Amino acid sequence: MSRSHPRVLSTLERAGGFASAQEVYRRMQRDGESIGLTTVYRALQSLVAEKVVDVLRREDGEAIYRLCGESHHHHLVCTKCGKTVEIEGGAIEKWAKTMAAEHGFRDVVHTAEIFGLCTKCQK
Amino acid sequence: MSRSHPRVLSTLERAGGFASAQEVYRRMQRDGESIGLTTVYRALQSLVAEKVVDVLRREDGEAIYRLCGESHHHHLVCTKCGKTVEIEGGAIEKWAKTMAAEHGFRDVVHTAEIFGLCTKCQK
DNA sequence: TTGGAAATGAAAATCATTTTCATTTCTGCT
DNA sequence: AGCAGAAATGAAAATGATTTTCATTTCCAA
Ligand SMILES: [Zn+2]
Ligand SMILES: [Zn+2]
Ligand SMILES: [Zn+2]
Ligand SMILES: [Zn+2]
Repeated sequence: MSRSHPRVLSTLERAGGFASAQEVYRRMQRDGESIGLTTVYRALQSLVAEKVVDVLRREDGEAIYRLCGESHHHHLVCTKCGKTVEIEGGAIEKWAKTMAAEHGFRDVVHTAEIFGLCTKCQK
Repeated sequence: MSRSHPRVLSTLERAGGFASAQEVYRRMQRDGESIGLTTVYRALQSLVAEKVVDVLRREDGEAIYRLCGESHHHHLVCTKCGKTVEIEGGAIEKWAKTMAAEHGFRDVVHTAEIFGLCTKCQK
């Protein structure tokens, strides 16, 4: 429904890295921008739908957003510190295609993410 | 802290694959087991702490649990009729392992699902 | 200008999860 | 057995993110 919301987008950009809807909202308030929390949520949803931003989950389940390149990719996420690495998914792309074909599915999309402990967080 | 709760554990086992706390609770109710939702949450927390189960997040943020070491599979889901096919994930397992190693991540788990239109639902 | 569509946001509703706290069950000891 | 303190339990309330509702405002094309 809604269009890419320029103020929310630029706030997310300015934040650098990941930010939750609540954080984007707080930041906009702090910067004196007038906006409602509902609108922030809606704007982020739209941006995700438009594939302008990525959405992931913190360990506590809160959704976090970040500007994302247009290329399709997957993530390797540290479950402790949240460090995220964009990884190459050639094998996945192939796997998805093969599996879909094997079972006669068409117009497929897929999700794939890896979670674990990054180098620093392994004790 | 609580000990590994045998009834919750066996329920999760019986569920096969991932299940949320709410689902484990509902299943136990359905099966006539007397238990409180709070206890289910606490039991799952303990099991996670003891590394007996893995915890991940669904797309909507709900936490889902799975017995560690339990063989898992992936799904090919029809977005129209809901038909679901369990698929072989060999390529994914390998990919996840490789990517994790490449970036120094340890104790990794992963999610991967394919969505599309099944044979019947393609017009 | 104007009427309907889209956007907005405050307030209420949802819903998973956590916290509180009173009660029950368990455990070790005499 | 009887008892005290510790641990477990679960109903109810609290929390907190996210969604929904809905009345109001802003847009925009005709
Ligand atoms: Zn880390
Ligand atoms: Zn991919
Ligand atoms: Zn179908
Ligand atoms: Zn797998």
